[in-house]
Amino acid sequence: MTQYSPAQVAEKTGFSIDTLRYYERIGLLHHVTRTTGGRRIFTDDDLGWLGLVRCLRDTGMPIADMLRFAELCRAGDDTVPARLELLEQHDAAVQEKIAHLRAQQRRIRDKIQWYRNTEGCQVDRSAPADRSDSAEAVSR
Amino acid sequence: MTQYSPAQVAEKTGFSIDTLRYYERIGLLHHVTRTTGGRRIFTDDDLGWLGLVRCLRDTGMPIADMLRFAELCRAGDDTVPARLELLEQHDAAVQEKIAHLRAQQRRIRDKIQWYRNTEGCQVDRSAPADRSDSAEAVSR
DNA sequence: GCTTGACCTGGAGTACACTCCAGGTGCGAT
DNA sequence: ATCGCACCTGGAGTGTACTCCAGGTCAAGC
Repeated sequence: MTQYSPAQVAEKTGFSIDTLRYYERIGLLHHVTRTTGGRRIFTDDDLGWLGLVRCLRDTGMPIADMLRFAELCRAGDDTVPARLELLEQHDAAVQEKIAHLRAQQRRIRDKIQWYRNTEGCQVDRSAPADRSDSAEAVSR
Repeated sequence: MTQYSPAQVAEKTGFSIDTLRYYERIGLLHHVTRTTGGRRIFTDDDLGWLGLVRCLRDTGMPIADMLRFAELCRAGDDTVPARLELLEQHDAAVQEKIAHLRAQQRRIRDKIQWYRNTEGCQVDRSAPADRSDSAEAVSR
């Protein structure tokens, strides 16, 4: 079974060594084995778990929830339904987040388009009877 | 021109009154007019600007960048190209964020699927010659 | 044996974006 | 006139997730 030093794990997971230590301290990383001298040795299992942690973290799951998930995992097989529920809820949250992001992105693109138009006609002050269309407002 | 009290603006924008005051303090909200008694009066322009702020904030733009954008807006029409660039960069960042989110969501769904399978066959220990397929790892 | 660089610990510090508080004021309604 | 609520200010406090530090240890290479 392959073993990894903290530096290697940092490299592979993108978490800093300090973050790895922090995760261990708060219990997000459990019983990491050590050398006789006290140095951490990570296994492929740890890498796998950290992969999931990264995934959940990057999708906005708060650490408290990841901790809860970790505890469920440690608590044995009969927590599988609870774990599933947690993940499914999170999946739904991610789905919503993506939708919201896309909606807001549309607004940003509208704004960009609006700027492109302004730029093109260099604020045509001679336009007759300016109806002060739709909106500036948004750019003060 | 319609006017709004702090409470009304909070209601319409979803920002708390404290947040509105905070935004004014740091310069994200500029020269909000006041009554003779010192109370804030918001205009439709302010609402429009706050709409953009919400949009940028919700898509993850740090306050420092929004401040920069606000300053460009105040600096006059010749900053339009700079504003455009800022928005375009942000749009690209949002695009990337969405893509990343979708990729991670796929992994979460795989994990969910993996759990559903485990659940279904209740860890079939009698399976012949388990090749220890792909991965647990990820659930410790 | 000694150097050197990666690693260790406990605890303090940081960045970001608010959020809360105490003590005081403005103003519409009774 | 006075009540009461929304609002004001400056400043301190909060939550989240790290990140940094001092002072010490381990172990591979010369």
